[in-house]
Amino acid sequence: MAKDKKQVEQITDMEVDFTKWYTDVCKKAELIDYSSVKGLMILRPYGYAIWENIMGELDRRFKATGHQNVSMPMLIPESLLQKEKDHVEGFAPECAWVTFGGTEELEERLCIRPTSETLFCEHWHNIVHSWRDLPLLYNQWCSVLRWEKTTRPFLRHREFLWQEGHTLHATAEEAIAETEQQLETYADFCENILAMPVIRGCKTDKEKFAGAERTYTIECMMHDRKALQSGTSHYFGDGFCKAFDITFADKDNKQINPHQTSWGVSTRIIGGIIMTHGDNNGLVLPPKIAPIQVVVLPIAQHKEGVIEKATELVARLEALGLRVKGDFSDNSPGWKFAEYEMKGVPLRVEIGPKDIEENHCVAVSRVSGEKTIVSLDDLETKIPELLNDVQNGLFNKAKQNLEEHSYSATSLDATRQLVEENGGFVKTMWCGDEACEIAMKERAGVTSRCIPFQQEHIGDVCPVCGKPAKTMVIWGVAY
RNA sequence: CCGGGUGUGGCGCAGUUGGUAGCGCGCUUGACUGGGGGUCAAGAGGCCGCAUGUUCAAGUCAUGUCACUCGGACCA
Repeated sequence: MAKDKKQVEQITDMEVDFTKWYTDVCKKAELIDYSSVKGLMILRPYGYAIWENIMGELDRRFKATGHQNVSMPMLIPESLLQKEKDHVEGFAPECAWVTFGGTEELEERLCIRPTSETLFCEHWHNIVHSWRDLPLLYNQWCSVLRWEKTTRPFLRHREFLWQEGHTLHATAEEAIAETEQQLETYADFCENILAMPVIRGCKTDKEKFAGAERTYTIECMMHDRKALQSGTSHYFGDGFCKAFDITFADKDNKQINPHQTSWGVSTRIIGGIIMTHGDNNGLVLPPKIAPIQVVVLPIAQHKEGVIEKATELVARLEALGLRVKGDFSDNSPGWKFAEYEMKGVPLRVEIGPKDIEENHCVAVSRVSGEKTIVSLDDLETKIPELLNDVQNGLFNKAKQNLEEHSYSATSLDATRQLVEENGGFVKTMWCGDEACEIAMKERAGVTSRCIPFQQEHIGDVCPVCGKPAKTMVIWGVAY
């Protein structure tokens, strides 16, 4: 088999048109479909199965760190939304409103939640009284609505699924620790489950969340070398609590405003998985998140004993706790090969009469296309090993992409040139002045992705204004 | 939100000066096949995105609208 031969004709090559490739994958892998309202998407069973696995992994981690799930209302009265000034300014332009109940116009219009900080705050105002009530570690899985102008599958929906964690703490230190802990949860999840290497850091004031005092982010590099913010956590200080009059009596019986955080990951990250690991044959899924980890394909299944043997393989692999599918439909083997490649199944196991005779099967990696003859006696040890190879291979490939396309620069012109020629991330020093950040956007075409935790010393001055530099910033073109 | 493009069976497309819709793939049934998208045969499936208008007559012309898409602006 020619490994680099293109086998799936329906998908546009990513080198030809990356955007088209991306939407082709979303549709042909049956992840998503359009509905009749712009930006409101249908997550098909296979796409939703990926989200279910993401939810499972994250939810387990949240609960392990003491968080509880809740369900808040979907509608926010306008007066409630307006209590925190920066927040409403940030979100008002993209709110959708409910103005009628039945046939009667409402006295106060209701916003369909774009995020739920205000709802949590209103509730907390009622239930928080004492230092004994803190901390409150809440999370909810829900959908939110933001009236975006440009929409794209997974990357920018108007309605999207996410989790939003909201917590309340007695002290700033504790809240900041929570914010950092949750970012680390996201980073660990991205790297170890989704095989997506991340850069951890803070957003600049210009890029931070509306109403937040500090916004943390993990940034990933996509195959086209653009940046995708894959998870974010916010430290709010006590700003919302003051606006919503949330106070508690501390041990000295003083009334104090608590400190607040929020953090979220959305279905957007599925777009990240697609653009990090996918190739010209379609989707490629890391085994740890794949709805189907191994597909077992019988060859010449009408021949005696083939279906029985294949069924047995499915059962043996399932007994290992793997997510396995046997495809016994009457499509041709070639059709099935292409189908499961398009859907990104990490490992394919072929079993036919010749294999049965020789007591082995053939395992084929989705990433390398490499065929491995596996003795049926070694099935239980060999298949998990091969899956592990795929998982690690994907991470290393993505890491290589990130490292090969990360540059340093000491001038604005050099930054522009690097990004124009190669895309990717450029590290420079920065004075901290928003004017210089805007200049980078206008003259080099990049926005600040983050101020990474891992700082490097690239120079002493800001490349834009020449004043003394405060920090190193990573710049890039973002989704 | 501004500018360009596109909406015709499930998917991809054709449809001339307006005259009552066609092709490929897929789908259904059967047989033969089966280690990279098989072969043959017989079938089913369409208010031409939606609305209004012009006309004896609209997929085709006009206006509006909705969606998709590519740029740009906007966006945690």
